[in-house]
Amino acid sequence: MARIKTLPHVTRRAAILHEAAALFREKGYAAASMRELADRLGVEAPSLYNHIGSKAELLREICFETGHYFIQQTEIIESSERSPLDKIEAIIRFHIRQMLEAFNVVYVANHDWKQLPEPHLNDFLAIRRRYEKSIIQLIEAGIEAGQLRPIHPQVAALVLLSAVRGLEFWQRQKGKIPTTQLENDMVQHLLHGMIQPH
Amino acid sequence: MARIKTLPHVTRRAAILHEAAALFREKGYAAASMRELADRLGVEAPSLYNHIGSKAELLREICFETGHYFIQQTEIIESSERSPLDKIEAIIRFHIRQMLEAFNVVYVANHDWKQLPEPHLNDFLAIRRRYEKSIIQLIEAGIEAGQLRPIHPQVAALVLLSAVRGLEFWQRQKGKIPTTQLENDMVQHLLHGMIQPH
DNA sequence: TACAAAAACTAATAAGTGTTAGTTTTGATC
DNA sequence: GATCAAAACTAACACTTATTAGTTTTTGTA
Repeated sequence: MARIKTLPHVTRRAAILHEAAALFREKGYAAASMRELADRLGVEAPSLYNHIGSKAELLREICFETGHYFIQQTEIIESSERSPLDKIEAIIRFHIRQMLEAFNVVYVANHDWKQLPEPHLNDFLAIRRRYEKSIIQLIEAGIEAGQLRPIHPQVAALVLLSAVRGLEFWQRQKGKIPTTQLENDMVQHLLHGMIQPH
Repeated sequence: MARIKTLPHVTRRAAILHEAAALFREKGYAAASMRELADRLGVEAPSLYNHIGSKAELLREICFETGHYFIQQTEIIESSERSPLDKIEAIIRFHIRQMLEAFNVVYVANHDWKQLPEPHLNDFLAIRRRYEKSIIQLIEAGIEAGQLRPIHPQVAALVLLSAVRGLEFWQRQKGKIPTTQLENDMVQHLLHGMIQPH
């Protein structure tokens, strides 16, 4: 009858959420069972329900906490006094760091949002559309300011967001390249391309 | 007792695989049930087993058929007589077209390979690693030939592959932009970046 | 029209799912 | 050491899952 271990000032609920993010990331939300989650916390499955409402609640919390944080941080960047290009670069860098530092939750939010029950699914999609729209507007501003080539903003936004999201495959080689270099290389590629100018 | 409808010269097995790819793409492999798959084919679940071996077999076939096709096509491009840069561009274009034309299967292979039972999981990962490696080598060749800036090949490969994979989010706006323009814009961005030269 | 193969059906199984109810143990505070 | 809430436990439920067995229907061919 061991208790769920937590550090001081960390609620058991938070510990469950933390482990859930790791498990969902490894197996996928639908394929992960509450029994396995409990097992990894050294506890029986029903014990979890002293701290959480349901399995779906875990997913919901992971998705929305992540989504809101992304919205919040990009709004800070957007409202700063910098050129559109500088803002885009800042967002890319923020995105990359999140992908490396908050890997599990970002991965789950990106992968398993489809399993959200309504009306949360719709809410989540609204957040994501809003996020994408703000990036698109930033690109449009950059084009108008003459900083960016007149590319299709939606396509460019897709390339940016997808490329950084692809860092979910980076985990295995994490450490092979220093984080700052990885960040610089990606920014360089996404902004200047890979072709040698002449 | 309606039969599974197929076009002439299309086996029922192929029809099941086709619908399975669509269902798995919509719901995710783990969250999709054989009963629902059967339902969409106008049939009871056990009837499927006259044509297939198991649910896992469906996933396996989707993943490996897709994987092998990608390997095969890139090998054709690689062994052609063109510059490294031209080959990279050709691979990007192939990738984009596949993403749009074989959406369901590519999506499922990208998303649900984790659910493959061993030893197939390992086999699939081997295929993917081999694929990535060939792209990395192409980038290295492009750098050596002076066509590409001396960027980190692994990072560049990640950007390329992730960006095109991101087209899975393009489906909703499919049709808004002609396919060829989408292709050109993405290639332009990935090769030349988005910054206005001066 | 009869026959045989193909492909559907119904019924059932064993295993696994999230979750609830009720009970016991733990651990901090007096 | 007694008390009481927090948090664990066991047992069980109601469902859903993929799949098998055995049977009936359908379909194409002779």
